[in-house]
Amino acid sequence: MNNRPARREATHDRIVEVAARTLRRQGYAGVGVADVMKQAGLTHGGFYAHFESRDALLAEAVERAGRNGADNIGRKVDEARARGESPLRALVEGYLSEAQWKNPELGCVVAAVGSEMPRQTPALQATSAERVRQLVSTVRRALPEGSTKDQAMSITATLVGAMQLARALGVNAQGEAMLSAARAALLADHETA
Amino acid sequence: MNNRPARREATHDRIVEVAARTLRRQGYAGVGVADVMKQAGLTHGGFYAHFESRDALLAEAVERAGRNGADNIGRKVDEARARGESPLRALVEGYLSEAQWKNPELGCVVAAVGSEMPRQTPALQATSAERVRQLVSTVRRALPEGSTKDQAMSITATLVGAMQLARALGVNAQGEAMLSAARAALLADHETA
DNA sequence: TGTACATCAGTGAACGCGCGTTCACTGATGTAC
DNA sequence: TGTACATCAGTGAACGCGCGTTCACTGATGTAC
Repeated sequence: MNNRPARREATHDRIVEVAARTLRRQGYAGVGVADVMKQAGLTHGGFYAHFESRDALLAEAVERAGRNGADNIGRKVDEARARGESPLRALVEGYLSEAQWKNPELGCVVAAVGSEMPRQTPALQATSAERVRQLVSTVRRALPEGSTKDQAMSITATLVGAMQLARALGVNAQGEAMLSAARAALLADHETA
Repeated sequence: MNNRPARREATHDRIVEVAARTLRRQGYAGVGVADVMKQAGLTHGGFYAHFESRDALLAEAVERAGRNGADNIGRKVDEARARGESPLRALVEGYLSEAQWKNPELGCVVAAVGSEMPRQTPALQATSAERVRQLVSTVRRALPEGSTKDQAMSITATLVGAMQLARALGVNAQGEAMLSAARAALLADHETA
């Protein structure tokens, strides 16, 4: 049996996964070919057997990071709904959690690199914009039926902005205050107890 | 009369101003010593007569960009208040305007480079965090008396997030929709007509 | 089942380029007398 | 008021380093017979 394609694919996958985490921790500019390959347990020379260029890796990394993050949140929302709990609360508390605040490499790629998106190559901009649309649609799925896309967009903006500002303020009381202020505002609006 | 100190200071100022615009258009990594000096009409060799390092320039640029942006918005808010109009409306419409959307180099530095702030050197992080606090306090000044700091923080998050997502979505109908959704949400909350 | 050959994922040295930084020098501007 | 000298903002060549990219090669894995 020929294992070569599978092994090759597994290696490719490992590189993309490393890049997807590095992207969220260090930004686009922080994703270096040699560094990513090393973290994946390889030497940098083999890189171009897997990707046409560094930009091609970045495109795959953005998509992977987006799926990782959205899956994560989407799952929490679905679980809450299944348990009869508020999906919006699950979204807000999941997205603005301490874990995501302190570990950007495991969180939402839009919050992690949002301000850098407009400065990438056109192809990367398109891939990145798609992640934004996908985040909005994940948020929308957590809202009560009949909610508008506009509501989903403004809630998404608050989530992304709050996480970013909390990180910019630092892992301290100020960042914490930003997170809890945003949580309170988002949950107060839609509370119809 | 000795004009040398004044001339020197004017040059320094010009370099910082160029850097403050470049920072907002291209991000931290986009601010290159040679490029900034060239835009300021100088050669790169003289740079270190003005700044100890590239990082020192970045620190001044963040501060300058922050003041430029905040002054801009703060002035609009004050003018609206003086005319008896809603300061909050002036804030929201000023911050989320088409002009700021399309010209990041003239807008808010927090929206322009927010996601890169946590990745800078400690000194730059501190300077950047200060800009966030200052933005929150500018927002707070636009709110009705008795408003809490938490309200100011969540509104700031929405403003920053919406501008960033609008830019990430592109200068097109999608970006426009993001801006107007956020405008509507922010103004609806506080409308007590 | 065993042997010779072909394939190809991964290696590691080398390259070229951009960029931050350094430094000896220049020439215009101000000072001393 | 004019001349010689000192100062210093700005010049431009050169450096070292990091990083994306290339390429000849290796050695393990699979195929043919």
